[in-house]
Amino acid sequence: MTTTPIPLAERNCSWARALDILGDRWSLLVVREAFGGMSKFSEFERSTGAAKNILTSRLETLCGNGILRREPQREGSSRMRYVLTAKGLALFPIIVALGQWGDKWIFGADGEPVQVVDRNSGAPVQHIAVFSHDGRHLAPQDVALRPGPGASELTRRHLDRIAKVAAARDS
Amino acid sequence: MTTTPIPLAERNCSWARALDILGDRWSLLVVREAFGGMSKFSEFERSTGAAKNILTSRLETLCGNGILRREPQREGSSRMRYVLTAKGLALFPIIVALGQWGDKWIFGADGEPVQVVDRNSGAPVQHIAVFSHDGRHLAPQDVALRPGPGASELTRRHLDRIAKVAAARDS
DNA sequence: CAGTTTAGTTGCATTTCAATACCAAAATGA
DNA sequence: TCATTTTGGTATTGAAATGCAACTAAACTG
Repeated sequence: MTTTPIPLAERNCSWARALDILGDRWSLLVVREAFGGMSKFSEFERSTGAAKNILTSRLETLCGNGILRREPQREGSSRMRYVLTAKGLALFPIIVALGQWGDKWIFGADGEPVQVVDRNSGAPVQHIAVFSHDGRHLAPQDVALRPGPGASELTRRHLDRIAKVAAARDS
Repeated sequence: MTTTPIPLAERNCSWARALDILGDRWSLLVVREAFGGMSKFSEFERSTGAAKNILTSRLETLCGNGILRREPQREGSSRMRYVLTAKGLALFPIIVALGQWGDKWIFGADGEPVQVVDRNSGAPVQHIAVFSHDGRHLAPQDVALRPGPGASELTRRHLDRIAKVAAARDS
């Protein structure tokens, strides 16, 4: 029996689809710099340190996937700038969470190179966490995966397998 | 003047360091499956769809970076299993946030293949967001980046550049 | 104890990455 | 105005990562 490996880009799975777009060394770094206000090619080049051709390719796919919008720097100019769309801005919690994870687990307490702070008060933002609908803090073992409204038959089977493995482990 | 492009793995930047480890198509997918309870090589192979050699390589770097722990499936066995460490478990909010982003922005409202729910109540978890220390919801423009205790001179200069660009834009 | 599954390894073709060189249009300066 | 520099990329090329398929030794199964 040969299993058919569906490409990430065609899977009925948010994680696979997101990683097909963002899963590489540079894309999220570019997005992070965009949150920092960078918008010109040269700004991204300097701040990320990516090679020009890589940067070109990343900016293309980020634009192609609606995360950045490409527009003239000044009206009529052929120089472009790249700005976050609503879809791109929605990556904000992921970017912050990724930074916090690196702060804590790579650099360690009090070794973090950069702090994300509330611009208003100057205080660091809260550590990003998962909360239940009624505001309780949830740990990994407190959640489960359920088929959603768009679940395909394959997705359902996959979730069943997960549930089975989990049940076997907990028994 | 030639700029020296420092490798991601050596940068004084949590995002660069995190992406050097996790920034590829498969690593976070493997971690997601680990959260789902997968632990054996074959389980990861089936659930992620990654090729064996790729999977071997990913499991190695995830173990090497302390995100997974490799241990015998049963004592004395040479069959290994891969379990999330504390460092790996700390990726939980990132995994949930990434899934929510894909749900909303790739599949759209009511099209999400999978829901992350509170195991207890069955209700979907809250949408992950950034909060100030006093509990206010923060948007991208409400935060700033500040040098932390571990900031290098280069990092400080980089942050200065960001601040300058932001100031220029806001003026 | 024969057959199957598991957990990989190896080899090879293809694809992607990344460094460098190059270039045209735009901005800058004398 | 005209030369120079900067900007925003392309093109070329070698190196590295990816992915497919075949192979294998140990472990499990009946």
